[in-house]
Amino acid sequence: MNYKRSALMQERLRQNREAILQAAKQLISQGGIKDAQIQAMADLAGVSNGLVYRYFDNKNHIIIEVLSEAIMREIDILKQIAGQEGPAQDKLHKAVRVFVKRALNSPKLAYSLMLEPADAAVEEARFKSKQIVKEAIEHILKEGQAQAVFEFEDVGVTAQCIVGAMTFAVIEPLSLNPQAMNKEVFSTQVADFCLKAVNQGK
Amino acid sequence: MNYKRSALMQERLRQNREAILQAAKQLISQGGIKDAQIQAMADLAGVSNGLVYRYFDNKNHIIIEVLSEAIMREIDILKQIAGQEGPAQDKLHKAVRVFVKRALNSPKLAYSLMLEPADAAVEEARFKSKQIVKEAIEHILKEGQAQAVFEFEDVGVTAQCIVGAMTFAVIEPLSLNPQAMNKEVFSTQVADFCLKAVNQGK
Amino acid sequence: MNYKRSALMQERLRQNREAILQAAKQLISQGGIKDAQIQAMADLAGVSNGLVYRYFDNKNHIIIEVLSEAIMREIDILKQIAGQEGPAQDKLHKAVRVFVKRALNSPKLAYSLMLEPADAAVEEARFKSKQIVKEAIEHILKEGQAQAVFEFEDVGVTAQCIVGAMTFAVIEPLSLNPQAMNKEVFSTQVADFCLKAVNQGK
Amino acid sequence: MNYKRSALMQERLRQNREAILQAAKQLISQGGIKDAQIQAMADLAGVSNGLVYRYFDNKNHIIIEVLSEAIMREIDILKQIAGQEGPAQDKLHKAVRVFVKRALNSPKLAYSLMLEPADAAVEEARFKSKQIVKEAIEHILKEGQAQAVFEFEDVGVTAQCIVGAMTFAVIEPLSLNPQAMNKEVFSTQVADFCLKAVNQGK
DNA sequence: CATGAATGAGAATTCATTCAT
DNA sequence: TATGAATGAATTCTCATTCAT
Repeated sequence: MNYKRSALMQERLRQNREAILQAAKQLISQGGIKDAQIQAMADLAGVSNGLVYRYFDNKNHIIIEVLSEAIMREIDILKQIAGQEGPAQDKLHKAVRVFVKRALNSPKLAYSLMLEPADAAVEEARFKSKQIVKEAIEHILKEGQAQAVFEFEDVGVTAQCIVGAMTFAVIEPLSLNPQAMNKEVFSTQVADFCLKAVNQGK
Repeated sequence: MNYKRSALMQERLRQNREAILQAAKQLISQGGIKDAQIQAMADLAGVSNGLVYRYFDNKNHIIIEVLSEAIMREIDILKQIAGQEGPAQDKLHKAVRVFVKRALNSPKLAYSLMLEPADAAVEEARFKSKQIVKEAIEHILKEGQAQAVFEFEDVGVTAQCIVGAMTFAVIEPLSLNPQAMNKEVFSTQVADFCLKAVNQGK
Repeated sequence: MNYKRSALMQERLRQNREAILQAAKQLISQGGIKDAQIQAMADLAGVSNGLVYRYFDNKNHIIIEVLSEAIMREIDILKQIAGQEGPAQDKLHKAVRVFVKRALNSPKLAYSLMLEPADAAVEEARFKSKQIVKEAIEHILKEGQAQAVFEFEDVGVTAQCIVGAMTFAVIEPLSLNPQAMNKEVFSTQVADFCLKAVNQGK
Repeated sequence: MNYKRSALMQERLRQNREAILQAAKQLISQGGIKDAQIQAMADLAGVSNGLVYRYFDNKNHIIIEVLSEAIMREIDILKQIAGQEGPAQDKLHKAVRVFVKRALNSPKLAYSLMLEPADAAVEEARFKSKQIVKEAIEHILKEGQAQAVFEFEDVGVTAQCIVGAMTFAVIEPLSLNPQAMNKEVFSTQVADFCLKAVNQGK
């Protein structure tokens, strides 16, 4: 009997935790990290602010978990693309295209993910995530290099430039009217740019 | 006699104003806009907090002036490069290389310049600056296109990718040990990347 | 069980809110609106300054609530007197007398109520209250005019003079020793003055 | 030679002092005591803020002097009216009428003169002035009483009511559109009110 | 005497975090 | 576990007053 309540309890706990994270994610997506305040999260999650501290040590931990989770999904997708069969060119193009297109759907989150300043603890956690993104790109680049379809100097720098181009391409339109842009076309153009930058000149 | 005191005073005023701006710049360079607080500026400049308000209407004005001044110097350099004689390829390469190399000297400032969120007033001032950077790149791109040495789809998107690559290249190493990197080599590689991305395939 | 805690809590909340309002009222009564500062209110109410903002959006709202509540009680009394049976003369006399006598008990509050300058938001709220006081007097005046027991030129100007006399009569002794005055006699004399000023000369 | 410079100097001092007072008066007339700030006064007077402290110990002293001077002029006028030949009724009517009409020309100053809260020092000084106004009215009242044309209970209370009516009549329209009012008619009506309140019923 | 730069004590408001219930 | 009331440090900006020149 007790174990049953415990199981229910645990489920409830899990739900609360999840709700808080969802709330934080939504707030970040809408207004950036600065708008992800404890009270707002709690309200949105339908719990008290005090309860938040049962599930997380402090605000940073929430932010970190939200950002990590979000970036992990993108990393999974990138890795999946990188792991597919086919020529490296196609993979790189697709990787960039998909990343940009997806990011354009919640650019503020993308911004927070990649760039919004936060204190040291958040920064450190984020760094690792970004490294993994970069590594996924590096993986494709090396493959292309081995297949002699890519040509570049330093794989790290090149990957960084690509990540920069694809990130910045998403961030910048924040200031502009996002509706005015054809996401399909835009993301393809960014991918074209990146691909050309590493393609083997025949 | 009065003119003399006035001259000394004016010099002192100029120094105070400059000291406050320098303090703000230093704080931004170290910790970003969020660390540029009035009291901290005043302390660093060796003046009282109240005095800051004799020289600037409010905090935003200080931030804006620091960022504007910093970005203006970069813009001047970019424009000067864009206006030089010579092939567009050389210009683009040099523009990216110089921008990256310079930015690597105070990457946090570069970050604040290009990306750190701030309130509306600051954001607006910054937006214009970023547009000018982009336009300088666009100018070179169009020139190269006219000379049939560059090849790309959309000049706006392409410029944005280049700015993204060169900005991100600077930002990212923030987390790493900046000393560990050969700035000359690094900036050249970023420039190579960008150039290759737009070069006319023969 | 939960409802019990909730009930206790609600009572506590009500007490806090009330304590803050009381503190504000006391501070206004002693030193006017200018002395009703958040920290002072909080100290007097025995809470932290931050807590004040859980109960009120901002300082103005507190001031407005204190003044509104105070004036509303007076207005109610005036209206009740105005609505009673009997000759207009008696009503006017009683209205003035009661208002003055009551106000003499906390003249500084009366002053803040009627005259102390405050920012626009407070002023607006107060303006309406004062209008209502004037209207209550006007109502009695018109009634007396209809009954041909009052005689005056302009009902608005006359009401204003009466409100002026009864307000000023309260304000002015502020500087004097309030104990030295027989409130009963004083308020009656003020009422006599006002009544005589509008009575129909037979 | 020295005495000559001294004379010039003294004249200059006098002018500065006067200019500061004038500036303070203007600022009070426009925005009340709260807008009479040292820097604003100095600017308007064409002197430095530091110089203000050569002529006055502190801000209060300036305010006090401005208000005293302003009220003194009104007192002089009231006294002059009170000292004229003729029936007391005419004097009282004229006193009230003139006071109100004059005050309507700079109601904000009148308000500051009579009612705007200020700290203790200002308050005390103002109290005396107001007493004198009241005494001037009292003087007329007593005269009328002696001539058996006035009839009232307590001369002090009555004078206070009259001063209240005539002050409040000026203050209140502050909130309304002052242009919309015929000053001549209005001030006459207020005077009529006051006169009727003390006139001997035949 | 004159200047105006410099000081610094407030005052309102916000928000992460704690704690009594 | 859950609540949400309570705390208080931090931050921007103002303005009377002082002081070096």
